[in-house]
Amino acid sequence: MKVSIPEATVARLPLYLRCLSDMAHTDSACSSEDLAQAAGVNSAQIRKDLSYLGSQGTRGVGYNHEDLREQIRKVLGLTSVHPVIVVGAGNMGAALANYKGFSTWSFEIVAVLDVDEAKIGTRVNGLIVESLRQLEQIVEEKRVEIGIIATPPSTAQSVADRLMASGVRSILNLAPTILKTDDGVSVRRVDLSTELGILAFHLKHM
Amino acid sequence: MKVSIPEATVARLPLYLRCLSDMAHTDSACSSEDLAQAAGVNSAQIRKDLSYLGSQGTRGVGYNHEDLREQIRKVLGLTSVHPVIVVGAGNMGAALANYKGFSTWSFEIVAVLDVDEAKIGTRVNGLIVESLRQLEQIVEEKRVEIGIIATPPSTAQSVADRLMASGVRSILNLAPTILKTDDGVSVRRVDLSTELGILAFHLKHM
DNA sequence: TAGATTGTTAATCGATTAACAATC
DNA sequence: TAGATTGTTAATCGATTAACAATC
Repeated sequence: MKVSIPEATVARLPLYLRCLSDMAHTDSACSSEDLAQAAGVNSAQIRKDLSYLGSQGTRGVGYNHEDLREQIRKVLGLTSVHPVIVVGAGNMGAALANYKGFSTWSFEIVAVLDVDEAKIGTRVNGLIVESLRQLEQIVEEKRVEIGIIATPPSTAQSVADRLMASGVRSILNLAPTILKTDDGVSVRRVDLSTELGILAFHLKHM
Repeated sequence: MKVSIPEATVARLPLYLRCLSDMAHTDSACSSEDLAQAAGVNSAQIRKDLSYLGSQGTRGVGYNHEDLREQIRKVLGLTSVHPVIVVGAGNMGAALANYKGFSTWSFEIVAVLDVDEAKIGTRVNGLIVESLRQLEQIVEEKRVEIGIIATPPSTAQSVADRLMASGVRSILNLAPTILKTDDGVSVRRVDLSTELGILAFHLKHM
């Protein structure tokens, strides 16, 4: 690890990238204030965050739109394709497999797995659903880097264990469970009922 | 607003609630250390967070499992049912409508809307997909408190505007866009490609 | 009483932001 | 040069956690 970027900054970089794409029609120069507006954060925050990437801006002018996007992509590691496996071909799994956004961000879903015999063999967005039994084999053959867990909570941990044992170092957990994971494995948890819980709190207290 | 609970604490309360449910089989006493293990956070954090709820524990013993769950539910406002509307009946919208977890957390999906004539009238988890044109009427009739936006990014802002104009104060945005929202409206954004972007960074830098 | 665990303090850590010199 | 905007400092703010007295 050469540069050390604070976690909070890393979490905002994808947001900036998205905002820059939405602004693509504008001028090639983009000020920290422009980006701040679009992203809904403080402009000092933007400048500080971008300074971690090795400063790119031109005083009095702003940041070059294209260069900045490229720089963020590079730092996030979106310049090479990342093979992704989706475990669980339920509604959520299908939603993921059909989500066009991934490919433009250079994530490629290489397989969708399920335990359910009735689902195996059916097609989800051009991919044939394969048996969960094939997990290890597929991870190896396709050099899977990221595993998305979209199973019921009861099987999430065992899937995570198998992914980790196969060498997967990054997991996106959509099942409403807290996974026990090995050191060095990054996990992101997305739990819609947690989000709704937070909204419910605000309903009451605002 | 009587008590002021830090945002970071609020965001952890749903997690604690989930962990307590998973631990339901255990003793009625639950120490901050037990909960810390389950939730993957520091035990001092747990005690501090719980102290905001008005302290509940018994020194030397721990927290009463049931009382604690009830207390968290109350603070989050999960003691009454919250009517939720889902806009967008694509894969993501369908995944939401089918998600059983909501009801146990006292969120009730009262309608699923879409613009697509082909989808209107079809059934998603017992609910008939209705026309987006009905949004205002349904929000009023069903006293909708929370709107979930699961549309393509291009229509997300206009849906948000209409929800806010109809009096909806809480929005969960699943579309990959940054919404401009009025003061006093709480928005939670869930963006899977952002999550993957963060994971990609860790792949490179760990 | 002895052992355990809370509730709270105070120290630490990290993240945000106002302010401004540097400079295009 | 005058105007604009960066890059960075230093102040502020909020969140985390070790430590321990209180007390069951």
